[in-house]
Amino acid sequence: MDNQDIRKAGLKVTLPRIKILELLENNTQRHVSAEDVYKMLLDKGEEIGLATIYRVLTQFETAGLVTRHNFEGGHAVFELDRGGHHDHMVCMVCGKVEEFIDTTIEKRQREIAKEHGFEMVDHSLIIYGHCGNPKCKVGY
Amino acid sequence: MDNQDIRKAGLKVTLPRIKILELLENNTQRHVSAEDVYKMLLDKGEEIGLATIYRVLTQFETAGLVTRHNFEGGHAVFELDRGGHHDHMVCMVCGKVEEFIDTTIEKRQREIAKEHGFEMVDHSLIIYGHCGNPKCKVGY
DNA sequence: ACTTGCAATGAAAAAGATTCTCATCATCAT
DNA sequence: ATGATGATGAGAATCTTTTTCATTGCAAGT
Repeated sequence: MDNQDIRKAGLKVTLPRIKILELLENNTQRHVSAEDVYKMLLDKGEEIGLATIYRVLTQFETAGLVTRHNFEGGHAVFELDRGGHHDHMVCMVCGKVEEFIDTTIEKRQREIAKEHGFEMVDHSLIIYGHCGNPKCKVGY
Repeated sequence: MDNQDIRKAGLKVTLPRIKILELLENNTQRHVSAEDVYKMLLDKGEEIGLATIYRVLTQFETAGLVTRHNFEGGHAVFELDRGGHHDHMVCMVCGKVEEFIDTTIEKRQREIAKEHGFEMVDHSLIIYGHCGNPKCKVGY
């Protein structure tokens, strides 16, 4: 039950929060900006303010329901936390995002942090490149 | 000669560009925002516009003289490209930035990209955590 | 079901970062 | 030296995100 997730986060179960969580769960593209969420909900006929989207997404992030990514482009994107951590691969042409996880890299990161006297809390690995689509290859 | 770097980038050698490059070379903190550069140059008595800072930093980035990072915090930071690529480790409390490079991770990244049909062009790896300073440990 | 406190909301304003416009000025090849 | 072209500064504009504040709605207790 999603509503329980909201309640567990110490937040009241309100319509905007339910709608935002539903959208994050059902939307085809997993990485969306606040603006994206706003427009999609408006398109669905919901009445909601952009400020609420930002507030709720930040609360969801604090609660660990959602992760915020600072990809290139001047705006943050949000993604529903489906249990497992993973890293990202972004196509610089079409913007396609692939997710991956690699134990070798994960392990090395912890080691490197320790070597530098750091205690790793989180990390962000983003590979930028050209995806398999021929239109995204160099030369076009 | 720095000015040659500017010229090689196809840019005219102007006072603002020289001053910005000098600052990036001599400043103690290697990661600075456009606003940082602006204030530092003003403090040094230089007359320069913020718009110019943004323009020049973007040009330097395009020319490969400078790298732009999208760390957390809503604004980009820039760093002089001193030849070698490297990744970052950021203290979530004091903001300290350490640099590192690890061949194991570098190699794996290329492999992973290929496995997903991507051709890697660039990447960004940022480890967030608590640095060695006792004040930055959990519990404070 | 009814009240009521406190959190949540929407709209608009504000703040912060970055880009754009445009008139003026400086660089550099000739 | 000089002229074409690119570069600059100031401010306006744009874009993203946060804040303010009056109003509304949830939820705990009756």
